[in-house]
Amino acid sequence: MSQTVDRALTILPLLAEGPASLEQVATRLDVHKSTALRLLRTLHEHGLVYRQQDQRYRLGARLFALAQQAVEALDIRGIAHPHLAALNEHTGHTVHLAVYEQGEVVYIDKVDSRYPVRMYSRIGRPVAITVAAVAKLLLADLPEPERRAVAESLDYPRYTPRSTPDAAAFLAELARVREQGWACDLGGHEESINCVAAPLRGPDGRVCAAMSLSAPNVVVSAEELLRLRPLVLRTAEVIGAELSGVQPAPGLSPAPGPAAAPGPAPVPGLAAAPAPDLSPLPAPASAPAPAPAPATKGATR
Amino acid sequence: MSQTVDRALTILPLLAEGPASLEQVATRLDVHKSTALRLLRTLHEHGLVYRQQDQRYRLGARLFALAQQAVEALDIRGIAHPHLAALNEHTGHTVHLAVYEQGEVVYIDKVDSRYPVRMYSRIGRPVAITVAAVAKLLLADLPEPERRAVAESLDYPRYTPRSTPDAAAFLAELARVREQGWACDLGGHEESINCVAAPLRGPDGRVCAAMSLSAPNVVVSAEELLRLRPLVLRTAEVIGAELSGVQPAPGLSPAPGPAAAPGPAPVPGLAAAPAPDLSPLPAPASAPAPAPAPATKGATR
DNA sequence: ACGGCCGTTGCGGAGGATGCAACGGCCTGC
DNA sequence: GCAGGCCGTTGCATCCTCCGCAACGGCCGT
Repeated sequence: MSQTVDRALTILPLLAEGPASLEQVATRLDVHKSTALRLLRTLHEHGLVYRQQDQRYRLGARLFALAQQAVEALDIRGIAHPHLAALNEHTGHTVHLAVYEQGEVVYIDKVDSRYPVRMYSRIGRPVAITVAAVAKLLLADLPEPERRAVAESLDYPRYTPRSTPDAAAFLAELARVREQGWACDLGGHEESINCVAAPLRGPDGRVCAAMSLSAPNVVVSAEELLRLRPLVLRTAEVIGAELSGVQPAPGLSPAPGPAAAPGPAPVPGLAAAPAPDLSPLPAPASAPAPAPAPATKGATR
Repeated sequence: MSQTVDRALTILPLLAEGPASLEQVATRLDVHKSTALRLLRTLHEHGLVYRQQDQRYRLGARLFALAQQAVEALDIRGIAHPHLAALNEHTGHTVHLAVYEQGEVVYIDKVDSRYPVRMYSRIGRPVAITVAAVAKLLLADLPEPERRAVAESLDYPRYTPRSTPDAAAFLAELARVREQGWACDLGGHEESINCVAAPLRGPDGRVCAAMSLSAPNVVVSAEELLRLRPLVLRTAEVIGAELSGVQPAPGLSPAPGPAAAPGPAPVPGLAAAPAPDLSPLPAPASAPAPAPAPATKGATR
């Protein structure tokens, strides 16, 4: 749209490959040296570009600072919430959002089931870390030594007969979770409650949060709940993409409906989950919904 | 220099503070809405800016990708070498550069002493990880669980009576090193050889390499060598700044000699060490050096 | 010492960016 | 339910600013 800016920005990926001289830049941009110089100067003034003593240019510190500041300013909850609400809207079940912090897993958001079922979770409170599906996902993404250290330092309360018994079992479970890219808890915390969870990956590809869908046996069987897995995974993927700041459609998005995304959106940068089939599935309550993905509607802000 | 680009780039730090609408951007840039729109569009096309469904703008994924690619393309050795050579030039002693990789610490550069002294190190070869000063620095920066895992998996050969005896002692030493921001090895590997080391921090603030100055007792005493610590720390800082792409002096740097750095270069971006005095110090062996207290300590990330 | 290379500067011209005004969708409030 | 306002978007004419050229100057290699 703007030629000058366009050229200037083209320089960045070029320099990301490695240091380059003025002339190299000018050549690859196909502009005059003086033009390239002016652009580089401007980038330099903004600290996006650094000049080595051999006069060649590299990307500058400001770029890192910006990237860092951007992730810190990321409001996971704010971005995720509409999607969580939509998922709750479609399925009717309880939706949780949790993050890992300092050895604990904490709920940071929750959309209550539309069924009259109490669940012992509260925003801001620690999760039953040894059994909760979200906890498994968050811990599974930690570097191996830390994962083991945490696993070994935990208590393993037997909430139910199906609770994780000890560190060894937990680590084995984490390995499987890491492998398959999702997690579940079938009556491990409260006898009659099951849940499926999916990871939210941030701009750096690491798991920065996890979300889950929970329901008691009396409403849906474990099998039925697990059938919703594709939906949960898909929602997590969409949120992750939005967190990273990736456009749903490269060209332009005339459609205001954001999550009604085009079927095959591979999420370029990150390692995407195996993208399982997503059959519409009747949905426990309401909305035979041919629309597989949760369509956000009620605008935010 | 270039008004258009200048305006466009001004948008980035603005958005780093948090999402902003078109009008907000236009207002803060003091330009017409349409102008801001064009700029944002261009940034958007390059992926530096992302558009949320509420139409507000955020920094985009491409920014992270660029930063990441840039650090991967970083040639630590190439950048550090001139500084290492300068340090060697000033002191006459052997200078080493090492990195941590996959449980090992490896030398990636070396500038030999101008004295006829052999040292059992070679570029590309693993370092005596339990005693070498550079190894201590590199391991000290690992996350706690990994640090412990590595420490416990090591052998602790008794090269000399002063070698680190076991994991417990090593971890204690690492904690101290982490705290003080530098490390030394006094005859822990070879009876008569001492060395002082300082960490090189990359754009992300983590220790990405470590450098050391080594000399045998026959040339300088341990005490004399330690007196050179400020110089080593300073050099490491300068290299770190250059790795991050920060300008030494905003105006311009007339001095070609890199390590003969300008006195007050605060190193804006990163948490800088308290900047100990650096008397030019005459030559290889010492300087009466009023060299005061244990200068550095904080230097936390 | 000289030639070539590369970054830098000043200048005129033209292409492109700017701001204006008008359109259109969306939400609010009456 | 309708009108009003808000905000993003578009087309266009004007003027600014960015572009390419050519010449300068420092540096290095021969």
